[in-house]
Amino acid sequence: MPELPEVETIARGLAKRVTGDVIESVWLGSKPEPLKSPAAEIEATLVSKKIADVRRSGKHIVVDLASPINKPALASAQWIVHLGMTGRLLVCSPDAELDKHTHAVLRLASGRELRFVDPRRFGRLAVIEKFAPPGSEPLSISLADFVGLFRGRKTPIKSALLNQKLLSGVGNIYADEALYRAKLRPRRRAASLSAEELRLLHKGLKQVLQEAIRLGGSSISDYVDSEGQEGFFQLKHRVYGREGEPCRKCRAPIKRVVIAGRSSHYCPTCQK
DNA sequence: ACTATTTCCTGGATGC
DNA sequence: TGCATCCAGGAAATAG
Repeated sequence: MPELPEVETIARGLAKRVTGDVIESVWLGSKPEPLKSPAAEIEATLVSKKIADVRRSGKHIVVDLASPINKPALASAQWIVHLGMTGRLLVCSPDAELDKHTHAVLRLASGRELRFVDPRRFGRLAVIEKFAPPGSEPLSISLADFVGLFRGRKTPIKSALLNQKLLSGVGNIYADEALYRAKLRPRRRAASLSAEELRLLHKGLKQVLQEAIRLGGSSISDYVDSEGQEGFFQLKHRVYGREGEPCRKCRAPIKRVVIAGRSSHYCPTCQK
């Protein structure tokens, strides 16, 4: 399940491999298509464009497109990919067997293909002039702005962390892991957190995201990066997916509760 | 304006 | 072995 660290890892890998390549042709799968923009618009926007850069914004992959010199563009264009739960962007040989759940294939001038595969089809593709994430970047938000996000919110802090309009990029794993580091229970009301608790959460969230990026993300079910490599951060999880297992600090069994339909894991003694 | 709940989707795990 | 059921969750849609 790609969240910020996994998307960051994928975007960095893709940037290394396809920057400078040119999209020669685009194939988009049959309906129901996982698209936010019409298929014809995606195809028209991508074809014959050069990949200027690949980067991450929230949980979105942003592919910056540049026009060929003989066809200067009127406006900038970006290809936006959201991987949903199970989406993958793979660079592969045209000879490689086509996965059953392939929804898009971009033929590159280098002879390789860029494929979008997504069994569960929660992923989305779009083209846009200039992408703007719905919320703030967790890695760069200031403490003051972070505090401001939660002011007056009665929702559980776990739900607030998952709200992409507040913070873009935090998903279920890193919300739980950040709350553990801040020693806060997931059901705490966002507005009830003290200045000191918010400071610890701001710090814990940045730390856990940065450490996860260093380890290439968390591979839980089927996440792999652009080269098919698994991440290693799942080995460092302190609460996520560890229901009943001992807390790494106090040995108390980790609890799991459901908040807003999402599994939430916490240590009943370390987190208040 | 918020908040909570439901829905989408399929592979893998579980149970009888 | 086979078949039904449940579960995972990001985000949009819907309801309150």
